[in-house]
Amino acid sequence: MLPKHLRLTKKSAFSATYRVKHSVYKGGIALFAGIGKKEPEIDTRVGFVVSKKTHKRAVKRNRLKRLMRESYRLMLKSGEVGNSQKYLSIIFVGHEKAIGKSFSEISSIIKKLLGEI
RNA sequence: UAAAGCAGCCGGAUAAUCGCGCCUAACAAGGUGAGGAAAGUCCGUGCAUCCAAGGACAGAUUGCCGGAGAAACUCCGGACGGCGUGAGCCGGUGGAUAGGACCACAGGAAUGCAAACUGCCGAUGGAUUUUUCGAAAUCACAGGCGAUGGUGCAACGGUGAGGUAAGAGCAUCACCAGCGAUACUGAGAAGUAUCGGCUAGGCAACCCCCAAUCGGAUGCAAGAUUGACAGGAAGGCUAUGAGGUGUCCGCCCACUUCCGAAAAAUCGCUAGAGAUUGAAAGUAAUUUCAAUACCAGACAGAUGAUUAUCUAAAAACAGAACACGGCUUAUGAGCUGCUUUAUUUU
RNA sequence: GCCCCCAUCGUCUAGAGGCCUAGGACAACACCCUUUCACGGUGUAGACAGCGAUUCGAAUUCGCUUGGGGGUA
Repeated sequence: MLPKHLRLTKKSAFSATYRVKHSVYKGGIALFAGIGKKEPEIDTRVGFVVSKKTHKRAVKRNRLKRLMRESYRLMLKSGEVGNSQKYLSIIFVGHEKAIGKSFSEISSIIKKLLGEI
């Protein structure tokens, strides 16, 4: 879990990010990006979504969310976050193909997504 | 030794680094942090709001007996029935003599003291033949019968003997099943014995009858408090201020109250029909008493990642959202105790 | 999270305990008709979500499971 000031916490913020319609998809994970930053010192907020339609079991959905969150956190710490810091908000959406993959696979997918956005 | 039955345990462990929710603190740290099913939502409660507030009917639920429990499509003990060689397991198990409906096809007939299939008989009455004139034989016409074969899930008790023209529970008998009455045993379900009249189909997870129980609806997104920005309504023109004016009245805005209401905030929210340990009562479910500690509480929603070691192995089903009692379903590897059956040895 | 409803051929449906080896329409396939296609005609294949219980007998009655849909902001 990331600190609260780095997370998206409002429904309006989520829908505002989706409305920009700027997205990349790879290996079962989609990455949405919101509007660009004007002042670079503002933190980029991030959200992680796995819908109930993706898989029925809560354990599998939570697992995917945790893996995505952990790999983003480690990249944020080491500074390998690609172009993501140019945006005010980003959202990772997990799909059915990504369920059951290991941490290293998820990590490499997210690294590619952050480079391409 | 093998195969079974029952009851129960466990639900990865340790260390390091990075990281998260909550609490205490106050910027340094410390404490604590998912389950045996948290699941399905199939029952039952607490809690909350609204409606009703008396009685009857209607309706719903339950359905062998006794006990436990707040209650339950709950649990425990027993009865009866079924399955199994057995240990054991399973059972929505009141009433069919209150009444109604239904029982396809087949079959004579499906509940009406019934026969138009296949049949048995020809005692009695009738016809024909023979005759030793007593009667006998044949026919299957009247009629008698419900045993045999067949149908069907099911055919109005079963088996054997007696009996008869042939037959039949047939005012006959033995045993068995079932029904009723009486007596005894038991708290009761029920069991045992004797006697009776000889027989009563199934279905109530169809309506129904009987007995017992039940205010209804909605679910914590229940509900309570605070309440920003718009906007609307009412009050008061007086004690105050501003506007226009030379002054006053009047008007209007500040003002006050109410409505409204942010994916807003706080509460509800976790100290409990609770947990652990021990003792006592009870066959048991369970109850009582004592001690100990406080043990998740989020709101885009916390337990994760990596490495090392252990184990057969980086391991099944699976993630709290107000709480509790059950039921049901899912579940890897392994362990413990008791019991049964079979085989072998002593 | 909480509360409801539904499930029958590829699709839409009929069915209320036996007449159901489940009927009909559209679609599919084959043949006929036509110079050919269409229309029309004849035929063929194709389903009770799964498991158990009640019953002589279950698509239908009763449980459990599975899948789908809806409501609640």
